[in-house]
Amino acid sequence: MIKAVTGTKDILPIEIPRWNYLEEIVKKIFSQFNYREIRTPIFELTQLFARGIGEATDIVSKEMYTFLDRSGDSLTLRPELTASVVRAFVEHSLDKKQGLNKLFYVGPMFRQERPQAGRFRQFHQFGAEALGSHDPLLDAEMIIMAYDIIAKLGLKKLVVKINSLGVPSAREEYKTVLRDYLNQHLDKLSEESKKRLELNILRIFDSKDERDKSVMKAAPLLIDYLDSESIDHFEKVKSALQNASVPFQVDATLVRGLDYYTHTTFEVVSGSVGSQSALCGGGRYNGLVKELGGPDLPGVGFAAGMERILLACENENSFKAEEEKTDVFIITIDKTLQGFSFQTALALRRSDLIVETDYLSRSVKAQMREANRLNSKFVLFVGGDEFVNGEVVLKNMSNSEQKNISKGNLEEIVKLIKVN
RNA sequence: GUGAUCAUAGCUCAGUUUGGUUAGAGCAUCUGGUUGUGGCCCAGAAGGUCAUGGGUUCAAGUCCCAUUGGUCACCCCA
Repeated sequence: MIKAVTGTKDILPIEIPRWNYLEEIVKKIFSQFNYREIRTPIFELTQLFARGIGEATDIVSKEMYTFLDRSGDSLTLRPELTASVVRAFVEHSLDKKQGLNKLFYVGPMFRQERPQAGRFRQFHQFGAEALGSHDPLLDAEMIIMAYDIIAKLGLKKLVVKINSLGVPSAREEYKTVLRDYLNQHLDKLSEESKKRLELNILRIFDSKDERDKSVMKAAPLLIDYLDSESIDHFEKVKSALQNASVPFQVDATLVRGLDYYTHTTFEVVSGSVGSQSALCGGGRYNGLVKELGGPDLPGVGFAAGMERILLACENENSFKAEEEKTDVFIITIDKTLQGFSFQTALALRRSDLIVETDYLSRSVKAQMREANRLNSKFVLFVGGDEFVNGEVVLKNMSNSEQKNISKGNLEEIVKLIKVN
């Protein structure tokens, strides 16, 4: 048997209503904030992600699905969408058409990581990017949208964490201070963190190792090294969140891995999904557009993991997505009338109803069971004495009332079904 | 990439410790409970090379080894 590739999953019909419900909420809230959907290709030139995300990041250095196409170009399945959206923004000169571009997306991403709870190799994200403004209110808007979507799904065990990484020059200065501090405590650090010291020093704050944690408790914090402009920006974000009634915690250790972040970073973390607890993450990236060959314009955005969100919803039993009910199931009593049933089903469907009929030549009892299984609101009996007399029988499945209708009178059938 | 753990019917799981007749249950499926009517109930049926390959043994679902796959965690990230 050929199985789905490691880390990929089939979303079966039974799960589709939950996905549709989530996507409806996502699209509704984004459009209320006037974000417009953008759809970019599933694959891009590899160098887009290498430059946009950062060569040294784990995503680029070991997690991308990269391949050569037949003409020898190196292509990569998108591991995230910020770089693609910025590429499209630059390529189509969207900044020339309006001052601020507010964009959102929904779709699959690909990273070759070891699967675990809430982590897959093909996974789905929704996210938003606002390109062209420095306004800290937009940083706040991102956090508010993410929070509103997740809260609308009924999730409770949430923590919104925010931090500021400031501008690159202040950050570099701080890194030197931090490196000095850590070098003094080198013997107390885990082996992992000694490597991080060279590769990505800020991430030592994220370590789950107890030794690292105790060292980091007394470490100097980036927030104390921010320039006054960055502090001002951060304060405005915080007060906007307060006014929006979004509960948040300032977490000075929230550093995030991707190269492009400046100023605000944030995460929404769930307490009900296991170890991979970040439902969404994002922040401001003021250098990225220029880095990708565009004008020197700022941006801010976030991305959320849909499998993780749905996992949290399932664990907290936070919402029920109902399958759409069948309006009428046409039951064929005499097998010779299957053609009539098929035609009637078609006519009713073209009158805007959800209709099913029998294709297995089953007994009336079996067809009734099937209608019941489909939650059909009505059944329509075709056959027997009534049919000989030119009638079909419409039965309401919730109160068992039956009514004979002239078999040619589709309008009457449609009318009776639609009032329910 | 590293580690732990698991693999028996479509699904959830007994049975493995102490190897021993035809491998079980619940749910789901199908058929029937009078000739044309669902949900509940009852009866019956179908469904498994016990992940795969090797080994030990008179005998392996059960013990040993390998492989494959799943799950969880680390790393990292949504």
